[in-house]
Amino acid sequence: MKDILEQLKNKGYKLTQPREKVLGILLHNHTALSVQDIHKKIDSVDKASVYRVLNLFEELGLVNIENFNNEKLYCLTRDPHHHIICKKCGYSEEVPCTYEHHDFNNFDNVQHQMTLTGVCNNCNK
Amino acid sequence: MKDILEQLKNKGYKLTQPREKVLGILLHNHTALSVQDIHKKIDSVDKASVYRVLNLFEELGLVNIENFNNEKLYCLTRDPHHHIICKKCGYSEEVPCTYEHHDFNNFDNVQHQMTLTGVCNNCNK
DNA sequence: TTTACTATTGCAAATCATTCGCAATTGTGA
DNA sequence: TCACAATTGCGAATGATTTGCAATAGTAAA
Ligand SMILES: [Mn+2]
Ligand SMILES: [Mn+2]
Ligand SMILES: [Zn+2]
Ligand SMILES: [Zn+2]
Repeated sequence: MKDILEQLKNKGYKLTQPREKVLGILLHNHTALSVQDIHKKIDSVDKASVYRVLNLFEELGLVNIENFNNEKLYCLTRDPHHHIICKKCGYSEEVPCTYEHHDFNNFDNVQHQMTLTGVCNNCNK
Repeated sequence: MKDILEQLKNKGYKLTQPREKVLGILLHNHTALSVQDIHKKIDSVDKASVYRVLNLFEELGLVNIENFNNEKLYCLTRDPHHHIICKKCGYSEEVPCTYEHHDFNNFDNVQHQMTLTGVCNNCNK
């Protein structure tokens, strides 16, 4: 927590309520959270600000993003990992990243985002 | 082409103009196309119908989907592959899929979707 | 071929996620 | 404490995707 807040400050960003609160939620959750999920947990912060904070975190490489059902899901970048999401109920778990980057012809600065989907055993009757 | 059309018919789906035209475009393109991309190439078909056709193709497992800039990109499922997309200009290339599925704890019917992003050498000055 | 029936389409309106403009507020360093 | 720029909240705009419904077009049987 302090780590990342220091990091923000050193780069010239202010330490604001929205930034601290969103960060707090990401720290206490290892699941993939949508903007709406995050916003529900802090109605003191406007949804537009949640978007702005997450966009900043993305620029700074603090979060990784996955897509599911036409919305972005956010999770702090700790050890490289992805998520497996139940397509019936939305339940998600972390999955360590095993992807090894090749040398891509003519592309620089390559990143990847992966989402696994399936049916959790709860939803499997 | 005939292959897939037969397949549709055998499952009880009608062989309609929108379905044939969208399929035609997907067959002639190995890049990842958005609904808007596809729609531009066939203004004789309403955009809502393009969405419906692609949703059907998705259900039937005919296409794989990636996300980029808040929109879905579609490509026919031929050999398993993904795309690497230039985040500056949108140019994309195919990349063979090398991902090996593990055994996921409690999940069945696991699928994955991956998108690579980077900067193409054209955009690299 | 023609008919009859239903799936599918086009169109316009509705949804839903995400972004934006702008005036009011807040964090920071002096 | 002050001054000023960065950031927020709010409401409106945007853009992708979905939906309701009446009109249309495949299909299979007559
Ligand atoms: Mn996680
Ligand atoms: Mn392709
Ligand atoms: Zn489930
Ligand atoms: Zn490029």
